[in-house]
Amino acid sequence: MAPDEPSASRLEEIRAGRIQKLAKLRELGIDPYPTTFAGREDTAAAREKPIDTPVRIAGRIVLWRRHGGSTFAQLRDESGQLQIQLRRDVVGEEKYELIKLLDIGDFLGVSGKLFTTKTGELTVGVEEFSILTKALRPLPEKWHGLTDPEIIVRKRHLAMIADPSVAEVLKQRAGFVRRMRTFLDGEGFIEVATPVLESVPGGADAEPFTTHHNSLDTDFYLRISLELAHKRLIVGGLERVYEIGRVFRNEGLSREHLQDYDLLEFYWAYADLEALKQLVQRFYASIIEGTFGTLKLRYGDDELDFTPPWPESDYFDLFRGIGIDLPEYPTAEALLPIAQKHGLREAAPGIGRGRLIDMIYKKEIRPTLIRPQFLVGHPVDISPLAKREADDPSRVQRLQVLMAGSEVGNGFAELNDPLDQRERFEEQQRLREGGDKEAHMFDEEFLEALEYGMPPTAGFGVSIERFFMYLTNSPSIRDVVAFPLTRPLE
RNA sequence: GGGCCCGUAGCUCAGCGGUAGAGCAGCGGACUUUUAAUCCGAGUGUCGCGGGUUCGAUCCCCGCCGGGCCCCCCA
Repeated sequence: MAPDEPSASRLEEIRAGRIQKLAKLRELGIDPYPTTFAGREDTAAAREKPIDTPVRIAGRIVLWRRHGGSTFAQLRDESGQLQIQLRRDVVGEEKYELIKLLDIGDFLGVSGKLFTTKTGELTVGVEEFSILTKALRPLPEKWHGLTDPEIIVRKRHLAMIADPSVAEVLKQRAGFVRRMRTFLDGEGFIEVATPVLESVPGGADAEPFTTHHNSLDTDFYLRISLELAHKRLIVGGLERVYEIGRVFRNEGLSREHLQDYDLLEFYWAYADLEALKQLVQRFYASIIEGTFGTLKLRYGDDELDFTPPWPESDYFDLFRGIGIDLPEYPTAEALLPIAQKHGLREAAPGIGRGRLIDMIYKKEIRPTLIRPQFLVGHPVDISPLAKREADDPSRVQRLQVLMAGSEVGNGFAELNDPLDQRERFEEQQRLREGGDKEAHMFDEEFLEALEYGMPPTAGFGVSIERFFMYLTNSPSIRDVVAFPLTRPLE
């Protein structure tokens, strides 16, 4: 850059300097972006070898310490990092001068023998080295790293470099999901794939996203759950199915809500709620212990012990515990003043009884359910797809898994009475017409399928990110997602 | 949508009416076992954006943009 030009930003100067180094490397006949570094081992493997053993490692330079004729650096790869030492008297004057063309952030491949410095750090005494990739931008500061939450989310690659634990959570998640599959496969479930684009999104209380298909010139919704498609597969004769699939809900952002997330759902023919309870406890024990090595975890100040059998809370009992006997309020009109008394500003005439119950539950009851437990015996009003209890048609055969005041699992005996299901849809339809955007849409195709007969079936679903956030003691659900949604810049 | 807070160098942060500072990184130099290496030297900015008040605004006021936390809500 000409000296008389107005000064560019600091970043531009640094970048320009690195591009110059790049050009010098090329002048010297060195390719700054070679295709490979054959025969390398990872730094974790190299660490296991005895002193004096030749090793060959590659990684990103994350720290330099230059002392004249001797230079120390830390090379980081996915497995960890290892110190290297470059010495003028070992690599030769000419090659030693090349380090002036290297920067923190560049990738380097080295070979040499392991030794221990006098302060005890295992180090590769480099005999040969070559640049593997030149970086043009400077890395975040070595001591504090990145703290700006916006940059951490928007530039996740940078956050991962500045703090390798960001990547650790993503790797741990991979193991967690793999164990889900392993467990369900072992129980005889088969993994299925169902459509993301739907004409009628169903299976959950949520507002959908819309999109458009050009050649059909038709609007579609992005799915909000996997449920109805899976039940149609059960109608079709499959008896144990599961899917880990992305769903999309057009709702707010918060520390425990995303707009798109992975839902696990499974459906199990000829199983009842009791069988489902047993399976869910074994399933959770398997994936939690397999991933974290223990069933006793901590979220914030809360102790979470997933050792079966879990305690059970009854939905109606919990309401009695806060002085509300639900059967005494059989209609929305009767319940509305109670909801308003509990400070629910959203509670207004026209809102259905189920929604009011759910609002009171979420405000007053759910936050108190800390230790892992089942919540059972939900009112039918909030469970339009679940089978009624045989001896009390106002309640359904349902279970939710609760912990730390949050829902981390939901299952029920699936409603397979097509006429009852039709009435439930009609009720949901009325609620939608009354302005409840989250009420279920009427799905005639699903009803038709049910009319061919669905065997008794238990189903279960859990939001992987939500669950994993709590298991990893992450303050925000965004911490367990690689690239959470952000508002576009400009 | 409501309340509170934040936005200054590539990064981490000071400064808060008189036209901007430190550490790290970068640049030049010394140094052949360092550990946030050390030492010497020079440089580094649309102080988020736009208005207003003022002789003068990074600082005070208003608006906007982006972000965070809390409340509300969907898992």
